[in-house]
Order: sequence, then structure tokens, then C-alpha cells
Amino acid sequence: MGERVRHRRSDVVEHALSVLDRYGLADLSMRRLATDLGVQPSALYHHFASKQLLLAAVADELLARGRRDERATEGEWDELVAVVCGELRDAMLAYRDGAELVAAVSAFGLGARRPADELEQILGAAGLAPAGARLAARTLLHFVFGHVADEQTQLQASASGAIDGLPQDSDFAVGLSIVIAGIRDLILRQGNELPKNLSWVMGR
Amino acid sequence: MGERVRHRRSDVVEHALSVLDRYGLADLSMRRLATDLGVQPSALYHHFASKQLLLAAVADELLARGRRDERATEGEWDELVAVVCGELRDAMLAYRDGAELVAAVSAFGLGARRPADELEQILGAAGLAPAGARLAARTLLHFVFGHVADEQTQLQASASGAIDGLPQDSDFAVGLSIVIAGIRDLILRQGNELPKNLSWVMGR
DNA sequence: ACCTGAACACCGTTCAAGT
DNA sequence: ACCTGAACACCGTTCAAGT
Repeated sequence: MGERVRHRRSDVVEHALSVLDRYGLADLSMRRLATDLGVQPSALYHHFASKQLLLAAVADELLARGRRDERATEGEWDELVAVVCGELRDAMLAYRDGAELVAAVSAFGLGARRPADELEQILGAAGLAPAGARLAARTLLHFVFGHVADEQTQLQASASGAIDGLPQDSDFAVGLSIVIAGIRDLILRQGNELPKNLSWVMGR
Repeated sequence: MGERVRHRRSDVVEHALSVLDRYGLADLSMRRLATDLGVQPSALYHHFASKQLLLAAVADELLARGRRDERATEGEWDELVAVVCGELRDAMLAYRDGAELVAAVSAFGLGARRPADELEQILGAAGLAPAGARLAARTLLHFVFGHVADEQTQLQASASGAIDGLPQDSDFAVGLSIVIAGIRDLILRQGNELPKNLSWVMGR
């Protein structure tokens, strides 16, 4: 002891990612992080105004690490969508509780803006009006977050001795193809006639 | 004082629902619940082995209250699916943080078994093989949970003075119609040929 | 069957003060 | 710029004991 233990924002994020991967989101507390870094809990508030903002930074870094930096910019819209969603899945699967973290962060409106914007742009270029592109992009993200969160839950269950929890690429691919096929249908319908009576779909 | 304050399981669940609706999921703690009921925190563990199981019971009750008890059993599969999903949405929208609660509970494999089973059964009857019906049902639930969670987040933001957060039935209907159209496509494709090369959808 | 009392091992956040 | 020290107001859970 005697040496001061100064850190930068990026040191904190880096260590948070390793705690996340090793012990899970539930064990990722400000106090634990501080203790690990040899610092008082209050010191972390020099770098982040709240735990939520720290988690947002961790989620951003997790997604940034999962990004392949060169990526096809041309091709059919459905292929481009599949690439973005597959990359997002891989990024979240790379860290324990990655999907839970990203979903939590984007629930309070902070993370995953990048993939959301990319999907919206691709779908706009594919011919959807802005509102439709936005809705379709959100629907894709809901699928990806939900599906990968399920995969990681089962993964952890199987790590604790249960059976049959390996992530199935084909399940993800088929689920994604459902949403993509639905969007294709929306593109074809749009401009022509939107269903005049949506109430049947509401069930009342 | 002097009167003993005995409660039954259902009293605890009932009060938990009212705390949820009034103060939100973050304020729904075992200690707060106990204090409200005039009881020691440890007393709750007579009724529930853990907070997670208490939350599961609360989610079950929330969904049970949202159920219309007589419901069409015949009709087109897409209409039946829309009814189940719309009812699920209404049930969650009826309580503050309802979607967050149900999603959290079903993430650790406890709640919303009812809607999941119903959807699976409807989709099986529509001609999907068991694995496909299961996957399609989960995809529908991911959409509903994600979409309604978004709606409730925006609802709370707008309650705190922000603009433009009213739940839009039409957004839900359009999003749901995307997933339903995708499932329709899957039903048509199945038996014939499944896409031989799914790797394009994985993006690598 | 339902509850008390007390303890254990934690949380996030604030704030004046230090270097 | 980055951190300490101390406090405030909380958590979930366990367990022996009581009626």
C-alpha cells in the first residue's frame, strides 16, 4: 500500500465487463467493483453519475467489441438485417448475462442505439415509411433481445448440471426468418391498402 | 395494538399488486411489503420461500385478472393468436410495470406458462410441427413483452411531463401483424422445403 | 399456522474534505 | 482530476423461539 490507485473511466468499464462475465449481472455492484479496484465506492461517482449510466457504458463497450468493423453495405435488405441481428446476438452471447444487460439498459432508453438506427435505415431504404421502419426495427430488436436472453438463461441452467441448453443457431435463424418474412409482407402491403379494420388483430 | 396481524398468502399477493401499481416494481421490496402489512420481514417467508416466488405469484395473479373467462375457441388461427396476445397486453398494461414484472418472472422460467401453452396449441392446430409451434409462440411472446415494456416505459416518461407517450393500439396491431404474417409464411413453407442454407440469415 | 426478534451480509448514493 | 471517510437509508434471507 501507499501507492495511490487512480483509474480512468475505461479501467472501470473494463473491470466491470470482467466481473459481468465471471460472476453475472447480479454480482455487478458498485461496492464490489470499488473493492476490486482498491477504491472507495464513492470514487466511482467521479466517473459515472449513477449505476445506470455505468451499466450503459458497459453495454456500449460490449456491443462495440462485438462489431465487425467492415461490413457489407450493399445487398438485399433482408440479408443486411440478418447480418446486423446476427452480430448483435454474437456480441451479447460473448458475455455472461449480455442480453439481460443490453435489454435492461435499452429499456431505460440508453443503449443499443447503434443497431436500432442501422436497422431503421436499412428498412427505410427497403421501402418502408419512417414510422413503419421504426416499428419494424423495434420488433426485430424485441425478438433478438428476448431470444438471446432465453438462450443465455438456458445456457446457465445447463452449466448447473441441467440438460439440453446449448444455443441453437438454427432456432435463432428460424425465429429471425419469421420476423423478416413478416416485414417483407408489410413492405408489399404498404402503399396499397393498409388493413382498414385492425380491430380483429386486437381481439375485441 | 395488541391485535395479532395474521395474513394469508392471498392477502400478501393482493397488497403486492397494489404496491406495484402505486409505486412500481423498484419499490416492491419484502421489507416494504412487511411494514405495510404490520408484520416482520421474516413473516413473509412463511408464505413464500423467496422474493422471486412471491413475484411469480403476483405475476400469475395479474395475468389471471386480465383473463376474459369465456373466449372463442373456434376461428382462424391468426385471429385466435391476436386475441391471446391482445389479452396478455391488456393484462400487463392494467398495472404499472406489469410487462417488466411478467418478463422478469418468465425469464427465470416461472410465469406466463398459460399464454405460452395456449399459443403453442393454437399454432400446432394451425399446422406447425411441435418445434416450430414452440418457437413461433416464443417469438410472439418476445414481441408482446418487449413492445408492452416499451409502451409502459414511455407511459411513465410522459407521466413525468415528457411528451407523446400514450400507448398506440395501432402500433401494437401492426407489430403483431408483422409476426403473424411471418408465421403464416412459415406455415406455408414448412413440409415443402425448409431453406437449405440458413447461413445467410446468420450473417457469416 | 403464522409470527417475532435479532442478526448476517450486503446495497446505491451523497457530501465535505483531502492531494 | 481523482480519491477518502463517514454517513444515510435501505436491501434479501436465516433461524431459533414464541403462540
